[in-house]
This record gives sequence, structure tokens and C-alpha cells, in this order.
Amino acid sequence: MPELPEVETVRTGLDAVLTGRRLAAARALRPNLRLPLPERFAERLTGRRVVSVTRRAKYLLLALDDGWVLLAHLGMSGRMTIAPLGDVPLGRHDHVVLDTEDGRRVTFNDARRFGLMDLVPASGLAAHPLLRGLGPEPLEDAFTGAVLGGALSGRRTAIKVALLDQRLVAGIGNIYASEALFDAAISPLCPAGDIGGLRAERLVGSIKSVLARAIAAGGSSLRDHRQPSGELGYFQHAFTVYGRDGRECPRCHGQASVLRLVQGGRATYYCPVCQAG
DNA sequence: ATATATCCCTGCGCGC
DNA sequence: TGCGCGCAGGGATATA
Repeated sequence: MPELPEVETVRTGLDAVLTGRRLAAARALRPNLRLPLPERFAERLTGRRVVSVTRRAKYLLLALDDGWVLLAHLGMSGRMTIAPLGDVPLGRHDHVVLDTEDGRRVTFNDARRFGLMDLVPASGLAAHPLLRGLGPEPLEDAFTGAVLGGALSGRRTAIKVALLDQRLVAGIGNIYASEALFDAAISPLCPAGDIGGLRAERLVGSIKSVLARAIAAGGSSLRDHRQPSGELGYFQHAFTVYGRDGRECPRCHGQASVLRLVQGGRATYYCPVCQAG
């Protein structure tokens, strides 16, 4: 599930529980996720205090009090769960367990194991191979229509595919690419290089608003303490077009229904009438 | 440079 | 009920 808004929601939840707290115990239940875990991974976390929990693109960054950073990516199926220590037995795909000094347990569960974790010196974070090439954060003010237009210029690939390229803009995934293009009324098939000027401004506005609304939805569900699972980042969010092929377009209603197509091997949803260009 | 394919891995829902 | 199939919100890598 995790795109930028979901990762941001997980970050908020982890921040509340981990920042300022010491890790009384850390365990890795297998030696690898998508990539091998670093040497002595659990030992190097044990006893450390978490200084901050931040995010870059879809990566979580847990800064530790010894100058190292725990870098985590949730992949497709990664989840973080918070529970009182000893409350829940470990499950099938629980891979990393962090116990805080004040008796809480953060569990990383990832059935498909496309997620990853690494330990990186804070001083070398920007140079990390997974972070080095990332494009701008879409919610920052520096991400403007001119910036996106410049990044897209000369590219003949379809705009939907380009939005998934983390080097151009970081954090957009398959769902919000469709949602943002629908919001901006731009065809997912439009050549990326054709998006400039006012359309680039409009697309940037849509990206920001779609992501911000999703974060807001996540934040409101996070404040609901009744989440029985303790799982972070999952919230009921109604998508406008994603996964709704065959249903009436919510903008032009009777005129057309939402279509599904495959671009770069991944599903795209759009309205052929509202997103004609 | 860019487009497509393939792989990593498991779970789920669907049609038969 | 069981089984095979396609599909899944990510991303690196190889191949044309």
C-alpha cells in the first residue's frame, strides 16, 4: 500500500512512539528482506536512543543517538504495528521487532519482502545509493510547475509513467499518479514532454492537493485510538478513479465511465472524456 | 536516452 | 471445496 501519504502517516505514528526513546531490545528474525540486512543489525540498534523519525520520498529515516540512521522502505506490503510489549505474539511475516524502554513494541511485517532496511551514517545519508538520485519532495514549496515542467521536458514517455519515476519527483506511486492526473484533467497517455507551462502548474497543484488530502485522511484515522490492530498507515481513503474501472466518472457522470489500461506493466485508471488531453 | 520485460516474494479473489 | 490464474499500492536490473 505505501506511497508517500501512507509512509508519512506511518512516520507520524512511529515518531510519537519512538522519538526520544531508547530501544531496549531489537531483533531481526531473518537475515534479509529485499536486500541483506547490515551486519550485526539488531545488535547495533539495541540500546540506541531514537533522535528523530523523518521521511524522504517513501523512505523512513530513524536517526539514532550514535550518528547512524536506520533507513527503512516498506516496499509493497510492509507494515508497521505498535502494540504494548508482550501483547501480541509474533506473526508469520514479522521480520524486525523494536522494543522501547517504556514497554512498547514496534513490529515490521512484510509478506512480500520488497521492503528493506539499512544502517547508514548520518553524514553519508545524502550519498546513499537509494537516496542519491531522488527527485524533489512534491509537498515542498520548491516543487513548482516550472521544476516539474523542466524535468519532463524532452521526454516522450507517457506522463503517467513519468510520474512514477522517482528521479523526476519522489514519492508518487501507482495510485496517486492516476489520482493526480484525473484531478488535473490530463490524459495519462499524454507525452510527458508536452506538459509545461500552465498544465505543469495545474498538475503540480493536483499532486500537492491529492497527496495532502490523503495525508490528512491518514492523520485523522491515526488519532482514532480504536484501531484494534495498532497498525500504522492504513486508513479508509476513497479513491476517485483508482480501481474503479467500469464505474461512472465522478466528474462528468453519465458521459463516460472510468477506464483501465496498462502502462509500463502497471494499471492506470482515467476518464477518457475528462482527461482527453 | 528510452521502452519494455523480468525478477524479487506472498496472499488474495476470482472463475471454473 | 479445491485449484490455477491474474493481480497487487515498489523498484532495480537487464535487454532491445
